[in-house]
Amino acid sequence: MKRSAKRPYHHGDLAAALVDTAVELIAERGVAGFSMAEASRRLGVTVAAPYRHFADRDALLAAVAAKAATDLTAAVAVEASAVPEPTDRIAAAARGYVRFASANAALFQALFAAGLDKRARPELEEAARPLVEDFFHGPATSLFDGDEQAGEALALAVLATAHGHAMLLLDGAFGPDTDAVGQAMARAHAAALGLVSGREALRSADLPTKVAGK
Amino acid sequence: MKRSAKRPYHHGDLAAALVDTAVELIAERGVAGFSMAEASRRLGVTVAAPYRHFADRDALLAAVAAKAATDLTAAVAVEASAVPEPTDRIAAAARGYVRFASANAALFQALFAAGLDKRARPELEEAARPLVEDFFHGPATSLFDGDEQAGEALALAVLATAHGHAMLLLDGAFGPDTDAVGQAMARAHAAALGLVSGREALRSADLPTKVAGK
DNA sequence: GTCTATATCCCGATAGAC
DNA sequence: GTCTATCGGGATATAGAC
Repeated sequence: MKRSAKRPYHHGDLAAALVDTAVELIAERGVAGFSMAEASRRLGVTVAAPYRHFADRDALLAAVAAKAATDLTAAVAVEASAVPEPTDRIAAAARGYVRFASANAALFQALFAAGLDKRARPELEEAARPLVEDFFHGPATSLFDGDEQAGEALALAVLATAHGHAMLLLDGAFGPDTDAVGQAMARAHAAALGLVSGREALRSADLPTKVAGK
Repeated sequence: MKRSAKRPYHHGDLAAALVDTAVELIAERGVAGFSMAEASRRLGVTVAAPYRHFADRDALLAAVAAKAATDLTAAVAVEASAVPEPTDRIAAAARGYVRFASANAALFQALFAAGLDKRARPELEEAARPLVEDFFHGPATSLFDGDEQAGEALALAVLATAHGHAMLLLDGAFGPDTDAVGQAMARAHAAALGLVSGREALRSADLPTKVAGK
């Protein structure tokens, strides 16, 4: 796995190369095991070079998280965009969400387990908006005949369910079986269908209203 | 849970004190910001002392995670054990799960965001077994008239849903509103009710059989 | 069981040359 | 935009005294 043999980056796109290498490192050692120094070493540049492109370690991690958000959106789109029927669409999105988390664990962890302050990085939420709108909120709202608030409740419920399955899968809660991934995807899919089927419980739920004080 | 005395630890229970201090540190700086050195400093012992009680940093973190598992179980019990009706019981458990995650974020993160290898620490799963059995698997199975496999599917779906809501809440996905906690709890509760209501979608789903709880 | 002392290592980040 | 050189800091973990 030597990369030092050739030097494709010295006069190339170091910023992008750093993001790629960060993903590699996170995959190998986890988010905590990632460091600017090690990434520099792998790319054959000195430890000072990355700071021309990223203000600090967190900035590079945020760039990785941003890539994760767009890649996740694209992956779910591949799985669900061809499915027009709302119930199947949102269920396919849930399954695709879990699939991406497993197939791109490093990216997923950069987005959700890097300890990044999302409130300070609204661009991440922005990057994930099409995902939420097109594959969760949209179908959910049409399942409620256009009721926006009920649709949002269902969308968030399915999203949280997919997220929970993804996190538990990465945590090993589905066991060491080789098909733990397939199992988690099937369970997330079925749970989404169940939520759709029982969606009336979400419509009437008295949730704290969206905005009270501003 | 007292730390009143000035120096209760020098000849007291350093192991337990280290766990408490680790929780404090994680609450203040996150899991990544926790170190044996800083914990030692706070307790007024030298950096060598903790190694008489924990083999390494990960061992101390695992002890914190174990406490988290038992505390989580106890907290859910407080919220759901008095509720006999299966549907309300499992929904109360989901809500209690989210409440605990918010009220004890440091413990929850030690359990789920510390990067501990769960497969290498089966005692954590063991500690959470009563939680899964009594408040998820039990009621879910009775909702399926004793069908164990269908019950497990519903239990895992509700558990994953609660987990997803908890993780998203800690990630700030429910916004900076002061009642984000109450909202997340209400949503998890409603989603659990929805899953119960639409549980037929889970019974028929062809899922691989074996599963590890939690 | 705790302390003193220390070995060893790695990291983030910067200044200034080229 | 990258390199050289480096500062300053903090971490894990161990050896041996008490």
